[in-house]
Amino acid sequence: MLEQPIYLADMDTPERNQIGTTAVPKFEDSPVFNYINNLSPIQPVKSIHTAQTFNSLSFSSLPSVFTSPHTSSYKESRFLRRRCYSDLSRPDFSSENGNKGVTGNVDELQVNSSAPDDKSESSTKLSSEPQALKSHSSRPDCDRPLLDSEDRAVSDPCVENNSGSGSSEAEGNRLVVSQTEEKEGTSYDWESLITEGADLFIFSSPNGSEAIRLVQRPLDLVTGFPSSTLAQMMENDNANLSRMRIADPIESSGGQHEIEFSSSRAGEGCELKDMDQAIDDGISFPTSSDSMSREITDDEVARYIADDCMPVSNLHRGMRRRCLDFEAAVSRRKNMEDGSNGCSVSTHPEEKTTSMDKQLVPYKSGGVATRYVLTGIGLHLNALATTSKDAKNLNHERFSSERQLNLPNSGGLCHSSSTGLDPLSTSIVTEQDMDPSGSGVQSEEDAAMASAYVLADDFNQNSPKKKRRRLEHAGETESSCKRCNCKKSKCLKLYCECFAAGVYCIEPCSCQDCFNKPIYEDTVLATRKQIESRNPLAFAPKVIRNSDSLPEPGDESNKTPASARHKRGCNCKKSNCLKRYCECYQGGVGCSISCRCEGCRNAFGRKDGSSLLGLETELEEEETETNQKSVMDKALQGPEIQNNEEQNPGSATPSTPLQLSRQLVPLPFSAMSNPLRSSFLNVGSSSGFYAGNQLEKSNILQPQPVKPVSEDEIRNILHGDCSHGAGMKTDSPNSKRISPPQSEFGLSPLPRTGRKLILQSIPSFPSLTPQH
DNA sequence: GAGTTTGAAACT
DNA sequence: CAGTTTCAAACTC
Repeated sequence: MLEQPIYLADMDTPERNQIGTTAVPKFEDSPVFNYINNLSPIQPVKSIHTAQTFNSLSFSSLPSVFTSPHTSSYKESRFLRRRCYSDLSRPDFSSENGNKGVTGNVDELQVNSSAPDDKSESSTKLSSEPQALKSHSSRPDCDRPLLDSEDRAVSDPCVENNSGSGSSEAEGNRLVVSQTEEKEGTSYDWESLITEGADLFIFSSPNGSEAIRLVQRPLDLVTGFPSSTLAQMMENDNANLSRMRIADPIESSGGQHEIEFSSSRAGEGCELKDMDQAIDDGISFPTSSDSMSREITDDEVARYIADDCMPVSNLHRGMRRRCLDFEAAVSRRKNMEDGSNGCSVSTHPEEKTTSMDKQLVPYKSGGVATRYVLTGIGLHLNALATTSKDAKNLNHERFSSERQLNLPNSGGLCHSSSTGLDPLSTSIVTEQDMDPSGSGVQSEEDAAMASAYVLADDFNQNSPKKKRRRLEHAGETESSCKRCNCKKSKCLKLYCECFAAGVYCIEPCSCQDCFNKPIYEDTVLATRKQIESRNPLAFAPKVIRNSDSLPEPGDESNKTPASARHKRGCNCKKSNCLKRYCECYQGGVGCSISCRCEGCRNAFGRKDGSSLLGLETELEEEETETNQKSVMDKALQGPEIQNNEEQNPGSATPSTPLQLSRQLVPLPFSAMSNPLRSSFLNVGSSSGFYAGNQLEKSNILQPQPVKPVSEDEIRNILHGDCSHGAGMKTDSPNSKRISPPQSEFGLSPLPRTGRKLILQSIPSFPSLTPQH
């Protein structure tokens, strides 16, 4: 994967041209289209007259699909940073409409979920003229200078789709859809799409389950690069279009969502250049009139992209951007070194600095992303960590965040998570919701991203404390969007949460003399490398899901549902592992024998092996006493366990966030191959708890008796879920903590094949060094 | 918001 | 490897 050529700067390959120039059959007429229609109950997208209600708020299940890291990665990957930058430059951007016409050359994601009335607006905007776009965004995040026109052109992550109310969105969507379809009809070359591995899905599922299933494939692109399709994509370097259209009845109005992925190539930054080409290729932009497509100017396109391309999670953009940076840098270097790829991005001198964002995009973007991910261990691992921590969150948060994006108040990506992440406010997560992501092939990167996204929400926060608070509420994840307050470390030490999490500091950070910025990429990488050399696992997730792991000798706590354990264990002396000073506690995991804590009373599991079960009462008491005030808030984020316990007093096993998720979400993930997967369900982070809370709220709170999960069940689930985490059992470099290697699959009754593959594919802890 | 506490990270 | 220092988050007031 690493070796795969990445982003070819030059978008204009013959193949690509072919796509654009070649057949432009009406897809409705195309055999493929017909075939597809025949295959499923899915309604032809064309219908479009259906009221589109891609109301983010109301929309629970579907969003997941869009928001799924995969998809998002696809689209977002490209734009993450740029948008951010562009934001400043382009205040006018109005993201309000959900029209997500995307059009870059590269990965396009077109999601037409827009605000109803916006449709006209958006369409007119795009097509006709850069009218004053309303910029919602003033995102803190966007402090970075515009690097290049491209960046500028690209939408700003900060910008939020304010799609505002669903009603308006619906219309907008409709409109967009119809428009796009029309265009598509004329512009798409289906054959090429298919042959090239483009995935076209048109489906309507009443419950969204189908959607998930279908979506899976596109998702596969993200994770399953191995797929021939992907391979072809890479080979051809052509614009690959993966289009998903979802007519989801779930939406009250049967909103249709269309997602188009056109990953012509990773060539980042190329999108604008090739905009025309993209259009030729059939990329549809929502325009007031069909004919407009051709006339769209780059600027318009860019704007359009900025506005809509990331319908899913604008919030996430920031995070992704940050998270990807390290890897991106590495990858970039790698590319430069390789030269084989001829990655334009890297080749351009000026891009070096500016390109960060560009490259970032690819990372995330769909399948391509994977390659990069490997380059940087830090992020990758962090991703795992986050995922593990946020495991549950990812899905939930994703949704929530996405939804939030649409919220009127949302200032765009940057808006605070507090509002957005509020579990209560977030939509209820259902299995279905989970499915998409879960079934999906979420890659670790995605997960990481997702987690990162979550934090992105918090970017708005201005004061550190506030931020912190928000994080708490939002379910701060270790690796996810961190905001640091470093004063002396220059954010180049592990003291810095951002740095430790593998993300660049951003505006919301209150750090001083920060070097953890893209402009100091070299420094950051060097430092990182140095730290890794000292401790290869320094950037590994602190909390590792050990679900698969055999209980460490004497460590009964492992039997708890939350088998995740802190990588090295804590060393608490005074906090009794009852406060967030304790990394174990903070991570939502019990202490293990590897901990050197004193007087451990970790609510998630004591070092001595006491299970939560026995401790419940005690813990509750303690918790209530000590943390009474903050418990509620915290509960949202991390210690959801409390809730669980309370909620499920009868449950045989102390319920941990993970457990909850399991119970609630039967791991639809078919493709466990993803390392992330494990992380998804990982309990590790407080953020995870947050998610868990959501789950709880959504499901648990309801008077449904919680069925105790048997250990076996848990194991099964864990295995499935956490496949990786187990694999990831990272032993501390210092050997302070060592997990039995055998545990990896041993316990798993139903080992998922995917896991092994993943494990193999992903070096345990690849070093950051661009050796590849 | 300022100050204190805490424990990880870094250093010796 | 242990002890100490530095650091920034977590916490308290």
